[in-house]
Amino acid sequence: MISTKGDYGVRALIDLAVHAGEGPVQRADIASRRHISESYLDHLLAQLRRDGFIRSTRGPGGGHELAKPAADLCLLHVLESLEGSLAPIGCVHEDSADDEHDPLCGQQWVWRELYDGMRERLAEISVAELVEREQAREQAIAPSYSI
Amino acid sequence: MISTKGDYGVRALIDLAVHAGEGPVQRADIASRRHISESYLDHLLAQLRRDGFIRSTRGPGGGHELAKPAADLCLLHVLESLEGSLAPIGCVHEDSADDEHDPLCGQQWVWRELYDGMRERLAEISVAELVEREQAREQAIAPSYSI
DNA sequence: ACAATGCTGACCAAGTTGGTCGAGAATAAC
DNA sequence: GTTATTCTCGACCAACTTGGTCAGCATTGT
Ligand code: FES
Ligand code: FES
Repeated sequence: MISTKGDYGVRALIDLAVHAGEGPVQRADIASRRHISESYLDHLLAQLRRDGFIRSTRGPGGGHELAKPAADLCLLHVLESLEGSLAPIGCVHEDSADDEHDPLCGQQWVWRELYDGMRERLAEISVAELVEREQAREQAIAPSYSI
Repeated sequence: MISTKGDYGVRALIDLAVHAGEGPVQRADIASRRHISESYLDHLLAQLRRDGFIRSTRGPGGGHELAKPAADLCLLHVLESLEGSLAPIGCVHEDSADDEHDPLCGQQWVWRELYDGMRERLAEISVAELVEREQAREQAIAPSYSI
């Protein structure tokens, strides 16, 4: 359901969010920090740029930056950009919202219900929240600096 | 996430549940009623039999039957039998339940949360409920018999 | 001019999906 | 015990997806 496209793409956005305000971040840095193949990451960044999540600049000192505050990037839009539809099964899409009951299959309502719930939850989670949790976890693991 | 294996397999179980108590149901009947390739259905029934959801008998008059009441067949077990793990992403499995925080990726908690929720919901839905809903829908569509 | 950096599309190996096919095994009916 | 019926099992297949790699081009700072 979620391939490395979505996973790596979100990792990249987290990285950009962490280093926001420090000027453009280069793909090589993202790739090495987040353990992603550099040339594969290219394609993911291209997709994120096409959909307006990041801004890129070429030439020396170039790189990538978030186009919006991390708090305004919700996981739902990001993942749908990277993965296409997140539908758990082919016959369910987000625009088949209402009571359009397909008479073919008696289990469609299950997937529609689960899909709607998932999309709702993903829309609530922002990249900023992911960064917060990551940093909170890092502090919990290594509090040795405060000795 | 859910391929035709799971979809067709559940359709077949619904069919068996509808015709429960009428003796063994032949795969050709299931296939034609539920629009499934007959020889493909073979493999799905084999898997369902291996995991004890159905019972099969050979020879003339043979066929397949539910091994348990439809109310005791929950969608979670059936789908995990047919599809393998339903995890939305590779690094999340059902037995990584507790606080085993993988330090690699800052979004694992999202998938863990969604996955747990999904499994909980699927465990609540039985094949019997699918049959009920299907029949309720059929009556809603064609109430013309009561004229 | 040149070096650094991003952009793009072609290409590729491995795995998954959604089947098909054919040989065989069990069993009921005759 | 022969035959027709039905399930069983494994091999095989074409198309597609995944997770990349690579070469070449475009842009820009120095
Ligand atoms: S065809 Fe969509 S749920 Fe079965
Ligand atoms: S590696 Fe599992 S969520 Fe990123």
